[in-house]
Amino acid sequence: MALRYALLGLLAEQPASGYELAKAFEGDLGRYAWQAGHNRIYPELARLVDEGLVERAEEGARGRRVHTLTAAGLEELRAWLRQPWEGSTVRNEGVLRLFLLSALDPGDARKILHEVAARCEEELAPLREIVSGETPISPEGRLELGWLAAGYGLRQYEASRDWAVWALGELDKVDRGG
Amino acid sequence: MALRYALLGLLAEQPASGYELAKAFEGDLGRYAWQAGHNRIYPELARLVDEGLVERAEEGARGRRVHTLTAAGLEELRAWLRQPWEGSTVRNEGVLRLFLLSALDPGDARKILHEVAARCEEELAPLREIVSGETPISPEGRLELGWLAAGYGLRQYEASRDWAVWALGELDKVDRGG
DNA sequence: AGAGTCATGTAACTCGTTACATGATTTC
DNA sequence: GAAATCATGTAACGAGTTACATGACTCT
Repeated sequence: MALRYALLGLLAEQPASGYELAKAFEGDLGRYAWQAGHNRIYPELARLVDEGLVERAEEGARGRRVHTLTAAGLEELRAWLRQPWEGSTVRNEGVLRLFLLSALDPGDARKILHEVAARCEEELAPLREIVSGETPISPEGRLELGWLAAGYGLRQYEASRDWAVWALGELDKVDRGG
Repeated sequence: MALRYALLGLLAEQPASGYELAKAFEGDLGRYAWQAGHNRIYPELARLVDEGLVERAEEGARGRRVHTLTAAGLEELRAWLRQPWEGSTVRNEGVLRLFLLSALDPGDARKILHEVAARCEEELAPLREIVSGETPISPEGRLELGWLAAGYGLRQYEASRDWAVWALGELDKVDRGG
């Protein structure tokens, strides 16, 4: 179901072709929230068109077909967003790896935690730059998805870095204790 | 592939039945990292046994079968953890919703952001309690998965709460601007 | 002319969820 | 004796990935 709403949400920002939607998932959206390839997007778009949530323009150059959100589509998206959201599933292989790290011997675990902290620090710089700039407001007076995502990513990476540093400290306690 | 390593990781902590592994996914592991039901776990366990990564004891009370990690299984898990991890996919419906929030009108968006901040705050209290207690070290001198997860969750919820508060501030800017 | 990118699609497969199905032990 | 929990499995379906396949336009 999530892909469906991700597509509606992207089209709420601006009309787009399937190809462009696939590109959007390669950015911040795919990084923190949801991913999908073109092969999954095209069939789902067709379904949304069938249901009248999305309108498909005629083929343009190179067979490009621009999709636009309909009023019904916007309402469907909004109804989903307003609905209370409990029990949503999380799948994050990176976090899984972090949790299982103590299966390594302390030396290896320590090395990886240092790498994690360093990588987070690298990711932070460009995000800081984006977020410290001016707030981008769309013509319709809405915040851009990419801006919201950058703000989220910034705090997310800071949290992960802090966790790695904390975990290193806890590992030291284990060493002193044993 | 991730489920495979999640199971190996759980069994690295302690031997368990399929039922117990399924329970483990209902805790912090399933909350932040990966989820699976018993129906997916049993077939995967059978495969791990076939490959010699896990050993299965005879049936005990109520048909319970305890699974233990073999030396080969531990090595498989460690090899995966040591390997550089790029491009791991993230799927988080909650974060997706946050990003799409600007499709709502500002009043609704603001209401939901307040709810998000409040819920994060609720989740923080019990995590703070866990993390501020003593560091639990297993007999083999390893940190407990639940402890690592609690520390991660703590920083995660703080980050999400801070993001929601920031997003509220940005929404105010939009209002003043338009 | 050839490489790269834009652009759309299908087929086979893997992974995960919901629903179905069964039986043993414990607790009240 | 009934209800709850422990414990294991299968079947059908839905969601997502990899690989396959094609063609138009642009830039050098």
